[in-house]
Amino acid sequence: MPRSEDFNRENVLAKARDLFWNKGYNGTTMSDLVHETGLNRSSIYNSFGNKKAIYKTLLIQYQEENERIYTSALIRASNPLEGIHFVFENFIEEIVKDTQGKGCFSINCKVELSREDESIKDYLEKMQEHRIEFFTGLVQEGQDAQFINTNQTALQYAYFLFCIFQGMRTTGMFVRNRDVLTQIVNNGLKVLSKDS
Amino acid sequence: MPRSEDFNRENVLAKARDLFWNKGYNGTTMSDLVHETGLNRSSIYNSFGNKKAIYKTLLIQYQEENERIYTSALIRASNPLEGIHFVFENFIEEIVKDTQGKGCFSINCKVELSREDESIKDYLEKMQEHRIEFFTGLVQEGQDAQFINTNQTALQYAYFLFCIFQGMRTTGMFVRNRDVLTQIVNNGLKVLSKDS
DNA sequence: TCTTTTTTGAAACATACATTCCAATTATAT
DNA sequence: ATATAATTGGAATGTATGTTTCAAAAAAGA
Repeated sequence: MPRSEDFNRENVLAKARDLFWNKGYNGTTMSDLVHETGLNRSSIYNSFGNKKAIYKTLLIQYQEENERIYTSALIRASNPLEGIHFVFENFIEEIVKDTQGKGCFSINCKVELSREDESIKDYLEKMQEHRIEFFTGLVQEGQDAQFINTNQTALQYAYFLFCIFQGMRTTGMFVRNRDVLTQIVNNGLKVLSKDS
Repeated sequence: MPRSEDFNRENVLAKARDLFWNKGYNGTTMSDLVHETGLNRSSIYNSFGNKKAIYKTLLIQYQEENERIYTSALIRASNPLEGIHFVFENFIEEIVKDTQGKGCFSINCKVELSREDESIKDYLEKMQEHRIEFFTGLVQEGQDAQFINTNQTALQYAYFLFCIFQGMRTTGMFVRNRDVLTQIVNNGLKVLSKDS
C-alpha cells in the first residue's frame, strides 16, 4: 500500500556530502540542501532525519569509504612498507583532486564540531585510534618482515604516520602540488626505511 | 572632553579569543561575548567593530604572538637545527597545555572560514607562505653551516616541517601526551640530520 | 559649572534558519 | 477500482542571532 520514495538515496546523500564538505556544517543550511537535492523539506526530514543526523550519516559514510579505499590499497602492495606508500599516494591523489581546497571531511568535522558535540567527538576519537591501530599493524608487519627498522615501536611510528597524514590534509588545503606532497611523503617514510 | 573607555582592551580581547578558540567562529554568539566580557553590546560594536572584525583582530593578534614566540625561541638556540628543535618544543608545550583540545586558532580558522571568506583565506594563505619561508630560511642556514643534510632543498624540507607542525596541531587535539609528541618531532627532525 | 563628546544600557529590528504541520498527492496491494 | 499509508508541497512557527537605535549617563576640559 505505501507509496515509495521518489528519489535516489545515494544521489541525495552525495549532494548533501558535497555541500557540507564545501561549506562546512554551520555554513550549510537546510535550504541549501533543499535546493541542491531538489527534494522537499519534509522529504528530507522524513527520509534522512534532521540536519545533525544527515551530517552524521555522511561522516560515517566518509569514514567507511576511506576504510575501503585504504585496505584495497594494501591488497595491491607486495609488502607492508609498499602498502604504506600506496596509502599515502592515495592521500596525495585526494588532495590533488580537491581543486577547491575543501580538505578532509573528517578533519573539518573534528575542528568544527568535536568540541560542541560530545557524540561526534567520541566517534572521531574512536576513529583516530582506529586509524592509528591500522598504521600500527602495518608497521609491525613491516618490522617483522624486515622492511621497516625497529628504531621505534610500531605504535610510535604509527603516530608519526598519522601526524603526517593529518598535516598533509590541512597543508594541502592551500598546497596541492603533487611533487611537493610526494616529497613530504618520501621524507616521512625515509624514517621507517631499513637502510639510510 | 571625551569620556574614556571603562574597560581594559587587552582583557576584553583575551576573553573574546578564548571564546572563539573554544567554540569556533560560528559557535560563538555576540551574546556570548557580551556575557563573557561584561561589556555592553553597543560598547563592543563601538570599540571593536562587528563579529567578523573582532575575530579578524584576534586572528592577526594570534599570528603576531606566535611570530614573536618562535623568533624568540631561535634566539636561545646555538644553531639553526637546535632552533628548529626549540620551535617544535614550543608547539608541543602549547599542545600539552591545551587541556580542552581547542587546537590551533589559525588552523581552526582555516577549516571553518577560509572557504567562506575570501579575505581570511588570502590572509591565511599569506601566513602559511610566510611560515614556510621562515622554515626555509632556517633550514638553509642549517645546511650552510653543515648542521642539516642537503638531500633535499631547504624549501622542500620547509614543507615537510610545516606539514608536521600542522599534523601535530590537529593530531594533538585528541593526543596530548608529551612523550608521543616528542617522538613525532624526533622522527621528523631525524630526516634533516647529517648523520644517520 | 557647563559644554562637549563618548560611552553605555536596554530595547528594538530584521533576518536567517531549523523544524513542524497539515492537507494534497501518489503509488502500491488487495 | 478502491482503500491504505507513505510521500510531498508549501506555508507557518518559533527561536537564535547579528546589528542598529537612541536616549541617558558619565567623564574631561574650558
